[in-house]
Amino acid sequence: MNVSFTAHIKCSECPIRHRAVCARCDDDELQTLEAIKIYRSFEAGSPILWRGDELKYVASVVNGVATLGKTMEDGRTQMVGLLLPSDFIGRPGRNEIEFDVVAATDVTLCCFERRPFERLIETTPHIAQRLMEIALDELDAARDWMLLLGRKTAREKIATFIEMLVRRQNIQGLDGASPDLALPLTREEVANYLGLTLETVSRQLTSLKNDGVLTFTDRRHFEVKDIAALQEATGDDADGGVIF
Amino acid sequence: MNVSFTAHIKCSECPIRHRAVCARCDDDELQTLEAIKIYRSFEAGSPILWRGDELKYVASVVNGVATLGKTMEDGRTQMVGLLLPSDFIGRPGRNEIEFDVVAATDVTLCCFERRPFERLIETTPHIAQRLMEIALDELDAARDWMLLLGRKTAREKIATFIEMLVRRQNIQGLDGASPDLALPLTREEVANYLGLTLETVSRQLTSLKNDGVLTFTDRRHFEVKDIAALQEATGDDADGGVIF
DNA sequence: AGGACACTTTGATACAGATCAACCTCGATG
DNA sequence: CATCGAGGTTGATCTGTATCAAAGTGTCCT
Repeated sequence: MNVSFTAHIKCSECPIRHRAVCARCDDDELQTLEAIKIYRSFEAGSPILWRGDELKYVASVVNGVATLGKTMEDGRTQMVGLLLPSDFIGRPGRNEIEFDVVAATDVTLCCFERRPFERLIETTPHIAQRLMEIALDELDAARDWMLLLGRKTAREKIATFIEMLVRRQNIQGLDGASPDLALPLTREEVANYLGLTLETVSRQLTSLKNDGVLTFTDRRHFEVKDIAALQEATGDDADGGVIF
Repeated sequence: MNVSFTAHIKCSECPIRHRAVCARCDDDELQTLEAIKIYRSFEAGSPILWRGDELKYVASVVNGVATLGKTMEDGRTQMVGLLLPSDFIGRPGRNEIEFDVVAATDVTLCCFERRPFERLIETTPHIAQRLMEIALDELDAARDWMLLLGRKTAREKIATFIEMLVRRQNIQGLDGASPDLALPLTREEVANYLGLTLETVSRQLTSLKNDGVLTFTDRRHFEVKDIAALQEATGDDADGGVIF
């Protein structure tokens, strides 16, 4: 089965408590959220929402990785976002979703029915404020990605992508030296994210490997051997844009 | 002189009153805004904010067109947004701006000092709610643009851009048949927006002209002769994504 | 264990759009 | 009103990445 419901976890013990849409809520407000939330899990590869679907729920990613994409009539596709834990799915104030959301790995979501959630936005400023912050952060990220898509070379795209994975996975806990990182996407999905073909992705990864920047432990796991060289290859200036 | 201050206009008579960040505010709330706002004008071509500048003000575009762009070390640039009247500039909760903002035409802004504005966000839910809506709308637009940058051909990019101009300028007032539209950007700026070179932009515009889709009345003004063909050329499906 | 299938790599070739270069257009300026 | 310069067009050529094609790798299933 692709979708399943999952045991209720208390908000206060939730791993994304301090980064998700609920981050600013106090205990009372959490109680209210607690009452309308429900966990759902999706298997790797299964669709979560399809473009044009009615948007019954909005949700936070609790764990796993989902992709947000658009498809053209003739089948060309472009990924427009990578949803990692604490990222938000859905659009209060809109009935349909405009994107395809797919589970890239096994994913657990914390879902809220949209209507009650919209009412909460009206009555709970902490939620609107946090959602505003999240939206503004994603907007910045989307704009960085526009620079990547519009102007970067294939090698720069790959390097930027890897560098982003390093940064975001380091934040998720285990800091320090960054050995053995997970690549949560196939070559084809990476290509969709970067506006390339899967062959080009493969060639550029091989090239980074040959240049001693990366090593692969298996297809889905790699180590960065030379972070400075990786940074250099992104084309960004030293402390490139993203304030962390 | 490049920058000038402009006579105060009452919010209640402001042309963007119902679309800008103040859209949801009631009369009392407008009073508060009125007290901290100030109009500033910029000549076509002059910079409004430079990447890394301290973000003293946030602002709404009252009239004119500004561009939002990123520049790489080696000079490659990508425009990441086109700011038309009612669009919002700045990021509450951040000290520096990450982008270059430039006046493409003469521009008037309605500026609020950032600190007092941030306090207003805390105390005036209508502003946080509206800013959330604006951010989410821009996020959708940014994601549409990611599809364009990552996957569309040069012709599709140009057609999509023109179609967006038609749509947005029709909303700004004079509806009906859409004769004589303004092209607020140079070929080079269009190229920066679409991830192309100026030569390619020029060739594609010529090609659309030869195909009877457009005619130019002068370099900065054109008419769409065949909207259906334009739509077709965008590569989007009939009612492509953007609602209304 | 063997086969099938999904994913990946590698190679050969094609092409859209970049780059380099020359010329055109037109409004501003002395 | 001649000149100048920014912006625009058009042409020739080059190149990075797509496309087409084939073969390699690992994992799941029977």
